[in-house]
Amino acid sequence: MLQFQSKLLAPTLKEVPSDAEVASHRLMLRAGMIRKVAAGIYTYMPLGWRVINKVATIVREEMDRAGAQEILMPAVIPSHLWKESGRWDEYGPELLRLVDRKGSDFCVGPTHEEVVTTLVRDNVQSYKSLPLNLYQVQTKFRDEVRPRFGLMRGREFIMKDAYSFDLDEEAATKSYEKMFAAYQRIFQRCGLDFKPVEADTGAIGGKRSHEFQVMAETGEDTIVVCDDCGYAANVELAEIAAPRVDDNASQVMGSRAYEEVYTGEATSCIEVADRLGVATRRVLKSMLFIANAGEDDSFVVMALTFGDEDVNEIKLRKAVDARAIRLASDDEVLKLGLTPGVIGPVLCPEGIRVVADQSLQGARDLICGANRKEAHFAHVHVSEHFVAEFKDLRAARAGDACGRCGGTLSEKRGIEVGHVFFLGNKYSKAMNVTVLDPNGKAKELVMGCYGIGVGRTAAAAIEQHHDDFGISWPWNIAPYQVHVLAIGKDEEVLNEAQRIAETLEKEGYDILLDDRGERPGVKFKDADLIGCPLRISVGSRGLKEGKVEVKTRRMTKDEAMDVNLDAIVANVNKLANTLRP
RNA sequence: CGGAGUGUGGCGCAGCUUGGUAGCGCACCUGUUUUGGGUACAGGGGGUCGUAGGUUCGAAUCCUAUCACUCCGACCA
Repeated sequence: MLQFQSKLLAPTLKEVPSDAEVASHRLMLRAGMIRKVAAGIYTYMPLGWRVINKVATIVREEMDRAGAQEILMPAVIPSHLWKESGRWDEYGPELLRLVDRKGSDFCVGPTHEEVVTTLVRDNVQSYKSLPLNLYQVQTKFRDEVRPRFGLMRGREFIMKDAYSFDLDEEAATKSYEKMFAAYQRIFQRCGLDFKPVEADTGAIGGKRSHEFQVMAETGEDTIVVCDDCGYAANVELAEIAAPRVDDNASQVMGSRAYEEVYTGEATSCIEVADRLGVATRRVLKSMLFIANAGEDDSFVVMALTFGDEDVNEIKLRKAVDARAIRLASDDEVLKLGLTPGVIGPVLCPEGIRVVADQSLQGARDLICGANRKEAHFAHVHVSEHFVAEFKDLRAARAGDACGRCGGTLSEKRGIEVGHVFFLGNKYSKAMNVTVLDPNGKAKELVMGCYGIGVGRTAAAAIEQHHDDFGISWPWNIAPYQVHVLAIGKDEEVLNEAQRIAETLEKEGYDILLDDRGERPGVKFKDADLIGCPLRISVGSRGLKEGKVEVKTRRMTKDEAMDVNLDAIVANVNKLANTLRP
């Protein structure tokens, strides 16, 4: 492919809209790759669309190689499918709902479990059709509370989603592993530094899940990695082994009785600590949660941590084995006979399950809410003045002990570009998807689902590969691999540049030829901004000696090489090989 | 949903306090100039000042409502 830049719609900008905060968003706007149409909604212009397609092509090749089949489901989905799975009511305001002229409800698909499950239910009857893996590359819509960072967190976005169907858990595990391996290859080919990490299954549900995180400072996710055993997980569920060595070691052995102290308006741990003149860590943080709210098996949980730490709701949910959990409202707290703001485990009403972070085991001389207005208890000893289960409730931090090997955890920031879920039979059960097994018995299928944010992958590549001047695309996803610049308006220069471009095109490269009537400075700046991996500058000065300048995007000006006209192809081939991942 | 803020040509902004019929830079078009890192000069096109109502002789400017967008937080595939 050879593109004349004079005909390319790629309006580059010197100035950027002030709301572009991260590199990928800023550079995509400046390089003329995307334009915003509404909050979190973008038009992909030619350069941006080429990148998206290059990523999508890699994804398709690897999905096909892993035995998946491409389909395309509708973007607009009738509500009855979502009512059948129960998610019409569960999903919340992120689901964009529409009404058609007849008054029927629809939604714009944020994910397609319902549609694909129905498809399989109606069209697959025998175990002989399994394993089955269907995928699509499609525009999705999630009405995000706060879209930001351009393609990184849009409301409308392009996603590859795949769904696997198997007869039993063992086969489904194989499908999961196949996708896991395909994902490794995909992100490798995209030239990314990434890490698969263990993750929470969230609203989608399921038993096992990994996120593929691209390492970048601007990432919205925090992950922890064990320096010793390589355990990597999202902080939201990363396991911590032993309690941190805590400052209770030097505590004074106080009296065996706790006493009530007046604390006035102070309710938060920090306020209470300030008022009493002690460290925040000496105050016990007590939070009340409702588990499985609205269900028959709902129950109340009081979660405890040191005052300078926070309860991780995902860990708490798992610790008490609940499907869902949320903070209790003030009204609910009152109904239980407690006082909002001064909740505490001492003299706590019956029927509340008290769960403490494991680091609290044996902690003494703490301050906790007295369940009475303006009062706290002091000199409270854990396990003496109240009883609690000890669980891992606190979000992992750098320096914590690894839950697998006891090594040291460190924190990193990541961009989630892919997610694989082992779903089990949640959807096949809700939507009654069965096939006949070899014995002629109906069996519920075991499912997996697998997503890749295509636009987000492109954005992540920029976060990882850019400098002050612009983007520096990884070879396989660059809009064009070689940028040929005709320096000057010389007819001869232009002709020679075009000849070189055509030659390289025949060699199979994607070429962008800057044939515009711009000054050299403009062309160099734009080339740096657009970020093609290889650049060939053709100017009258060099042509006099039969030479052109060849450089990679990552070389400095001084490292650029003068290359004889007849050696260009060989040189480009050689450099290309060093640039491929 | 809570807090803060902003809407003026494609982009970045000034003008608003103290009402008088809209301006600058970038980009775009024309010409001259320049030609290896965003050249210089001259000329030009483009804006119902988010929208609706109100006050006023007169509103970008003051008032009310409304919409949109952004930031911080809460929330979250």
